[in-house]
Amino acid sequence: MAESADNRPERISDAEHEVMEVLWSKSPLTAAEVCDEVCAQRGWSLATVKTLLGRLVQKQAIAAAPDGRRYLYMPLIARAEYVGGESRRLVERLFGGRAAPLFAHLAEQEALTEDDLAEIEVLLKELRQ
Amino acid sequence: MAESADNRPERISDAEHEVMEVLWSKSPLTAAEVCDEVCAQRGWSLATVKTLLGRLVQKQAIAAAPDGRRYLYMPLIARAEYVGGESRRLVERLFGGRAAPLFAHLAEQEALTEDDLAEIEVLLKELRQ
DNA sequence: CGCCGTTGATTACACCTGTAGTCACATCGA
DNA sequence: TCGATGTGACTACAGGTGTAATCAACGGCG
Repeated sequence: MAESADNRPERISDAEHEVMEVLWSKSPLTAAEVCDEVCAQRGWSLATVKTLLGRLVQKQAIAAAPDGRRYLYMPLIARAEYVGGESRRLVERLFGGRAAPLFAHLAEQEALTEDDLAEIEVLLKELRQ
Repeated sequence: MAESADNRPERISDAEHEVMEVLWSKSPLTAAEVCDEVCAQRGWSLATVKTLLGRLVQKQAIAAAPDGRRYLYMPLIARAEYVGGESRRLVERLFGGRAAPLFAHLAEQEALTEDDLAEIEVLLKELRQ
């Protein structure tokens, strides 16, 4: 049937992403448990979290497993996948797909700590070895 | 004077960003000239470009200087500023503000070309010297 | 057995975005 | 002078997003 690969997962909004982070850090969780994690910080109500969970289910970013009369939610896409996609999108949009200029930019903005530099140096060595 | 610093420039959408790129690459331009640059590629009509220009003016991302009976548009925010903001936002959202993990990610995704690596190596040396 | 709270579903609603049509007006060319 | 044309302003409208209220049903406590 027509279910041909929907390879590219649907776009996840900012607020939805917040919910994803919770589920990535721990899952499965109920709506109430997710709310425990974010409602205070973001000043959201439980209703808001439910809406976001519903939308994420629609977008097939998370799964809702029935557990008694409620659902347990858990991520369907890996964090690495999402993060990779977002990073690539940014590099694409702003730096013509080249990562070096991004790096240069972060460097200029002093967004790179000593630790970052050290870590990157190590990574570089590994990659060039 | 209530005009207390609106430090953070208003959010620029994807379509709007496209227009910004044109103006960053050359300005000032009229609406029609901007359209010449993007309408074909994006399949936009002139009307669309005008709307986007209007919204960008509202957001104070560009200025509209009267020139006879039309306007000449030019960026008010520097590309570097925008790019820096977006980059920082991403690093913030996805990597807890640390740039190294982003770099690691790009590396893993093989989003880094040999050239990128070489360039970054040079940048690194400069920063550590 | 009946009520209350919990839970997902449905609905709401304002604002943003993408995309464009329409309109009134100023001009330039004939 | 008069009409074609270029121009910005205003309007439009569907779909996404942020934020939430309301509703109906189920299940446990008294």
